Amino acid sequence: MPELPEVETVLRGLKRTINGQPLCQLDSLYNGTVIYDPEIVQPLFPAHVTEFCRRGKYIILHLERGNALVIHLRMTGKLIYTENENEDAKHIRALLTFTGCARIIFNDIRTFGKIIVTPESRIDAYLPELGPEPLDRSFSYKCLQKGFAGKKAPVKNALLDQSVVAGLGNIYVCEILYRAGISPETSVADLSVSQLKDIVNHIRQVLTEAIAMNGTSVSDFRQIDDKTGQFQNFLQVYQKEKCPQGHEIKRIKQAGRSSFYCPVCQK
DNA sequence: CAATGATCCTGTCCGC
DNA sequence: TGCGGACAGGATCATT
Repeated sequence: MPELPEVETVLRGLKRTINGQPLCQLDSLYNGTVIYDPEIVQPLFPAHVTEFCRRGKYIILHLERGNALVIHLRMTGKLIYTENENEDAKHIRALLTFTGCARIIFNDIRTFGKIIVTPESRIDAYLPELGPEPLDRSFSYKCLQKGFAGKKAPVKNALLDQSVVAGLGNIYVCEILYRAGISPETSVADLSVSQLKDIVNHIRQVLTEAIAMNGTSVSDFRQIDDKTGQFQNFLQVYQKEKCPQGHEIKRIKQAGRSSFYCPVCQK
């Protein structure tokens, strides 16, 4: 499930792979995957990618003449570079063709992923309310204080809320809370300032380490070259039986999602 | 307004 | 062997 580190990995792969070639075609192979804003600047193609950006879990590719692609992989979306057709043709939802025949396949088993073509001026209309970028220098415990204000939800659920902080998903929140020694069931109303600071530090650490490892592949995630990431080898609680201290990991449901935590290490 | 639940969708896994 | 059901979960929408 692509979260911030996986999206960042894909973005870097795209930049490296596209390497200055203009986008000359975008094909939709599944109804609803590609969405066109009515006010696109014409002509759309061919267009160089002028900027490669990420906001939370969204990839934003700025195109010449003021258009942009807003891409969300959701759960099973993959962007894979290929020079030949074949591979897993069953789940190809869209094709991005660059000159020189380089193709990026948008493969998405569960079809929740989207590619939105829009004028840059209207990008915000396609993004939900997103909190701060956790890897920005300005991200601090004060951001969490602000995001948690007036809430009583369990810290696990609150950190999954993209309007509080952008880019975290189920796997990394479990890992962050383990490292911070905080139970996922703790109400955000009960967190001390020092706990908020711990959470912030561990968010930074975990995301930075995961990006360095090219993301986590627990099921579908792949890099642009179809290779897995490596951070799954460093998970401490997610889908684990025992924590690094040897204690039994507990699995509970919170807001419909599995939380993995160590009842001994996390209070 | 906060919080929860259903929804979208398909592949995988488990029990019978 | 196959079938039904639970599960995976990011984001949105509807409901409490």
